[in-house]
Amino acid sequence: MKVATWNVNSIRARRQHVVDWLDAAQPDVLCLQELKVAESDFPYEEIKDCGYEAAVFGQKTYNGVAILSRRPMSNVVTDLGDSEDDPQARLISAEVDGVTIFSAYFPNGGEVGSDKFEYKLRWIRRLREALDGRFDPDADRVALCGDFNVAPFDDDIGRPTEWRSSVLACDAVRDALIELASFGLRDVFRPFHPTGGVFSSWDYRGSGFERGNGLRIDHVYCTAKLAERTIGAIVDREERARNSPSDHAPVVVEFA
DNA sequence: ATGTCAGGCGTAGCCTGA
Repeated sequence: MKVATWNVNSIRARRQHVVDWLDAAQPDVLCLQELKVAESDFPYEEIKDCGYEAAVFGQKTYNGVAILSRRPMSNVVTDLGDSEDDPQARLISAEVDGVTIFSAYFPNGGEVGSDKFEYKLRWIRRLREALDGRFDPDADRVALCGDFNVAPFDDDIGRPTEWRSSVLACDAVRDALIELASFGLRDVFRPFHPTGGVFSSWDYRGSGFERGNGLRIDHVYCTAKLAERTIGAIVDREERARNSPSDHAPVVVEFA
């Protein structure tokens, strides 16, 4: 089973990229983030023509997440299940072949110390509580995929001096991710790239891709039963090198 | 910090968010 996650930075701007990528990469599941469209504007027909069902949680202009799957999806959930009134479309989950797949777009966080930053930390805590309420980490197969907007280690950022104190790599967000993962989730990508320096996102500004100044912030975190079946994990850098790319490249994980 | 994008509004070019 091949599962991928990709922040496409607008499904309308990247529609043809997604279609071409599905045809070439043939994943079983593709999690998308930053659709930037209401559900009514999602290109369901083109995706269906590629052979995929789509579960979509859209929002005009901002955020928006989806799960595309070749196999039937069930139990689609589009919220954190708590009492907070939150209009931001950042999370969707669905069951495919007994595995619960999440497509998550974690808040960016703006600037350290800002309201957006506090929202980011709180959102990650809320996600942990949602997992606690829904799953048994020892028994259930769960894959949390998406743009986490957190680079876990210093070798997950191209220029540590530039990024280390930012909302994407500071201690507070790394600690929040550790606390989230302590539910019973493992980063299944990193063991295949033990020396680091493999990025999934490069800022458009300052020619980040051309200068090797990227970040690994797109992740697949799995419960043990699924994690132990991981047989490969790559970033499709070629997609980032195409014309008019998203600032993120697809991250692809394969399970036995 | 920013040699960049994308969408909204509204129909040019500024604003927001990332």
